[in-house]
Amino acid sequence: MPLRIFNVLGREKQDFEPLEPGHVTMYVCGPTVYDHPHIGHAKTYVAFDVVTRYLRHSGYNVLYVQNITDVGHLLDSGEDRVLRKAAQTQSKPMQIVEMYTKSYFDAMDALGVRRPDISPRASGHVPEQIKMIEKLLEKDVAYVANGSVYFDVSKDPDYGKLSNRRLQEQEAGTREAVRGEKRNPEDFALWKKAEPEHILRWESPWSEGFPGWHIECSAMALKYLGPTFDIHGGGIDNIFPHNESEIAQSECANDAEFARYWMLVGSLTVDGIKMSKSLGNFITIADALKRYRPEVIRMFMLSVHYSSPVDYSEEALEAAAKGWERLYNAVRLTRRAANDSNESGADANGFLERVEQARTAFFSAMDDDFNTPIAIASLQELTRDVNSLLNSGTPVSSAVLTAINDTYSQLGGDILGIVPADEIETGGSAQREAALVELLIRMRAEARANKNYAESDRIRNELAEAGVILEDRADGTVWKTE
RNA sequence: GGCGACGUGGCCAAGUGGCAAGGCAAGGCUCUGCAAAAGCCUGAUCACCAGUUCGAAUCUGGUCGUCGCCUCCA
Repeated sequence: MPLRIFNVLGREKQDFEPLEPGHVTMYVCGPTVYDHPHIGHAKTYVAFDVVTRYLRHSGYNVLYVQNITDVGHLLDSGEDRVLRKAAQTQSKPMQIVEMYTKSYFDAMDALGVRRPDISPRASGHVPEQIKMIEKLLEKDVAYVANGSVYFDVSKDPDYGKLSNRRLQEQEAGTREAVRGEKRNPEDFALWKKAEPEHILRWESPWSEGFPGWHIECSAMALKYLGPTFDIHGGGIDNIFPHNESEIAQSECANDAEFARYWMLVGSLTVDGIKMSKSLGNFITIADALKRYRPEVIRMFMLSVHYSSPVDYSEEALEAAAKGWERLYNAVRLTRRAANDSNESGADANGFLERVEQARTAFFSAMDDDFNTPIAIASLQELTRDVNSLLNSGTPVSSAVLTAINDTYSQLGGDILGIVPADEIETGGSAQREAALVELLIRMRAEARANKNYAESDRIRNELAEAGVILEDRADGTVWKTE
């Protein structure tokens, strides 16, 4: 079954056929680095992390570009976001950029989001942007006004095709100061002449100034992926005007189709309302990671289809954590059994077929527009049967245990990033800890054998207070840390 | 006002014509010295109304409600 993707451009699910067989070129709008990344960023970039992981797992050679916006992204007051932060903190704009770029990558690394292949910065690609603006002027779809350059949307009959907006229907929501310069209220800036106090500025044929927000993505996508590429991703909130304008600029400048498949991620709300600083419900990724494991945060975000909105709340995260623990408990039991098992021989339980069934369900879910909720459900159903198998007391061959573990590690780990790698802790302190816990377990076993339950319960309780959980199983006592 | 999404068991959430996945929570049970973990069982006719159809949560029209975007936002 081929991979199918819901293409926002045209609003239909389509078979995915990359331009070049076996290769996928993908561009995702990255963050503007003027503050710490929040859990809304996490939802978008976890989604595309899974997309790239799955594409690669499916055999595609993926080139993934995600920009860093460090210039030109203005507030509605007309101030540059980065410059305002710099002024507030009395630092250089590029200090701000460095600091929050690092914060962004730190957060993504912590969430297990793999780095894009190329992370170009807007400020490092001003010449490319100027060149593209010149092309648009040559083609007469842009015009110069008072040192600034605007895209003339009335020259582009396709303008609105992604977001389904008709120009006549748009209200003029433009800032007063620039309204007079524009031919149409909907025209957007390609280049802005810098006010004297604006210190992020570059020479251009039109004025000393800075590029508009939309042109960076067009210019960098062209530079690294060519005029036409396969997948363009981002958050749904940027569909207009940002994504729409990217299409207009690129297709007019390059005389070629821009992105062939548009994948836009649903927004995240907190307790039912949109996150914002003023409402005090702004949750950074670092905040969330203080409370929940990265795998839990990922599982929470992947338990809803990427295109749907999701609401972040304490209860929802707790529920995700519980669900994740059940899954991971089974993974741990499997790995422990696999390490201990010396059962060779055939698949006496007929379980290999069950594992294969889960894999098939998982892959067909992922092939259907990356349906992670169903993919996760396939792992949870497998988990129920794995638990039954491991608790049944019947011997399980190491071939079966290996197949189960491989499935968890590959589907849950490599693709979804919700199952930690099977790492044997080799650090000295970890080994000492293990030895001490094992000693206490043996002491407790003795007490239990002597029916000294007061003593055995005391050991268990005190270990629990220290964060070590004991569970008695038919074949012995196992332990885990909280 | 325009564009778009959505309304499925207590909560979250899959499901675009043919007996309503999965998770969390709840109750009962099994296993266990107890606990934990785990498993089993119990529960929805899919906002409402009217159509199309042999048959609809799924298609059409309408009503009510929620949300996003239209101005900065992943």
